[in-house]
Amino acid sequence: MALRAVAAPRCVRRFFSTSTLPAFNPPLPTKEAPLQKPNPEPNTNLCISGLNKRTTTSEKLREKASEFGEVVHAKVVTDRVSGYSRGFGFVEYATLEDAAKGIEGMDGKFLDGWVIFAEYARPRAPRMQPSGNMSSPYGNRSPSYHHQ
DNA sequence: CTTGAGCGG
Repeated sequence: MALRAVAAPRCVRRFFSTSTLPAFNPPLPTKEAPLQKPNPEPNTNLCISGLNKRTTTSEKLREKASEFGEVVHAKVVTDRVSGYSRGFGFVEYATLEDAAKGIEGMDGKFLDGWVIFAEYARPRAPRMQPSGNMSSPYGNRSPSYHHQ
């Protein structure tokens, strides 16, 4: 029970094939495949992919996500050096259940004419949580190293 | 920098 409808393992799913293949059998009808972890553990942080690379739908994403639950924070990831959107964003819900509803609600849906995918986000890369002030590059105590 | 398969400060 509690299995997702169209939730594919990880994020590798394909559109409807326009060309009808002769007969493509699945890997193996075995019970379980020792491939990779099905889905990450539940988290209030959601990763939304499938955004238009030429459009910053940060507010749309937030509006869309707020329909399923209370969105604490929503942001579209854009390249810091280039300034262009990378085509995906993050949505943080107030609670885990809202995050689940957000995934179930936005995952596989269309946004800006493109399919978007929602999944639990992993702990982002380091280099975040700046103390806001670094005067001493040498004798800096870096009190912000205590992440989470 | 007008197009994808991806995890940001």
